[in-house]
Amino acid sequence: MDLDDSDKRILRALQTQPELTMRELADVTGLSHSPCWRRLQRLQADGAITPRRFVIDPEAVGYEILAFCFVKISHHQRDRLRAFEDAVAQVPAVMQCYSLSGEYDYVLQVIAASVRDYEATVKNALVELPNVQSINTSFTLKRVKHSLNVPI
Amino acid sequence: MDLDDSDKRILRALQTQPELTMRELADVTGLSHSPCWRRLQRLQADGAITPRRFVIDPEAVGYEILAFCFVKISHHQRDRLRAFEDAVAQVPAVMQCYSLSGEYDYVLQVIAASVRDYEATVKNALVELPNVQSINTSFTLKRVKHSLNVPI
DNA sequence: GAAACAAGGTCGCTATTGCTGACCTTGTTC
DNA sequence: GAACAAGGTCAGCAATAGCGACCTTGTTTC
Repeated sequence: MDLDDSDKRILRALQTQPELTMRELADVTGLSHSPCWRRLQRLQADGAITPRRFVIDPEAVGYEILAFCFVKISHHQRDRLRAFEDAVAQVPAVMQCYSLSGEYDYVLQVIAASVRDYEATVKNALVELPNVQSINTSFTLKRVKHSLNVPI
Repeated sequence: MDLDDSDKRILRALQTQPELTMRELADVTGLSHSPCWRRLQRLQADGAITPRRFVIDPEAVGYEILAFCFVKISHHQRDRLRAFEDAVAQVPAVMQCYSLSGEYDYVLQVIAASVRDYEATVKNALVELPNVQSINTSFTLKRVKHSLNVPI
């Protein structure tokens, strides 16, 4: 997607001042409110930004554990990969999943209320996913940075 | 933080239907609008939810690379760790940073426009961070899941 | 069992806001 | 100079957020 300077100013303002009204957004981006609003619509339609939403902090609602979970799978045929990917996306405790180059096939970011809860999630949900060969967990100790703000 | 059933219903509704108005939110959570609104204020004040905001998709604005970056540091004294953590949090390309148990000290989630851009970020920003001993990159190939919705 | 307290419910209000349409102006491209 | 894209201006309205005041209900405490 191509973003010109006005788009970038809009996106920057949305990130740094999320609570701006549409009129204020137009002001700080140096546009008048109609074209600003048209651009915002376009950015949403293009999928560059999600609908306006509240974001919940997992730590603040009791998820004390965040772990990275490295997965090796058994069979690398396309449809077997699909099976794993479709299934893992359905597990609520999995916040993120990426396929990887290198030693492991996938990395999962998993949240849990406690170590006990984490163990249950791995045992009941993750190792039961189709096509899993092995799972290797690395626990996080501290959240140093967790940002939603993309540099624009 | 303690969440009762009403809080949980509110949080669930906010995640699954981000575009509800306050009145609709009250309806679907089975509260009337005043107490619902009071709870929402409290959840925000307590830090359980961020202010309502647009979230930008890095992929959609041209960040083709997402890499996990495993860092070992040289000195583990408390103030040396602080120095690294404070500095890494300032790097815009670093979306997430967690300290880890095990072989590596930190994992960073880094975005870049291209492999070339990634290389520049590592060279100019990451290896120059204080107290870094080594950096080990694992590139992601595909985003399988990336959710902001915490199971509630 | 009376008092105190917490939480929800009801009602009402207003300035703000999102969202839109119509139309004009400017600048650039062909 | 014609055509087109993008921004600007103006106007408007219904919906909305954001309260505040007060009542009701249920639970806990003494």
